[in-house]
Amino acid sequence: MPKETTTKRGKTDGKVKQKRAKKDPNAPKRGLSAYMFFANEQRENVREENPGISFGQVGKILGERWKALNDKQRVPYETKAATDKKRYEQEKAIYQADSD
DNA sequence: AAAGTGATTGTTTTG
DNA sequence: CAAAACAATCACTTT
Repeated sequence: MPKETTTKRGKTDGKVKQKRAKKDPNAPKRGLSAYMFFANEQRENVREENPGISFGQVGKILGERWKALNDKQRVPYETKAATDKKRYEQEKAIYQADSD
């Protein structure tokens, strides 16, 4: 099993995986994640409820809110994430086709 | 086949 | 413009 759960995902060391260069020809960047969609809506809300806070704060608060919701509440976000994933599926397919 | 690894995604705010 | 905290992901890779 890789690292326990969250916190410093990828990377076996601790080096922040700061956007690596693409190793593939077309590099079909995967799809977005539920958090991306959730943040898209909460970002406005969080910032409004926390006027005058720093970047790290809003970021953290956003994360707390995320899980603060019930799995059912994040459903719409997961749904979008799944939909976005499909988008990637297309790229991937093309990427494979082109690669070949 | 199973396990793991890496790469990626988007937001916020500030200098 | 880029960077960190925040979370998910999950397709591809390797054994």
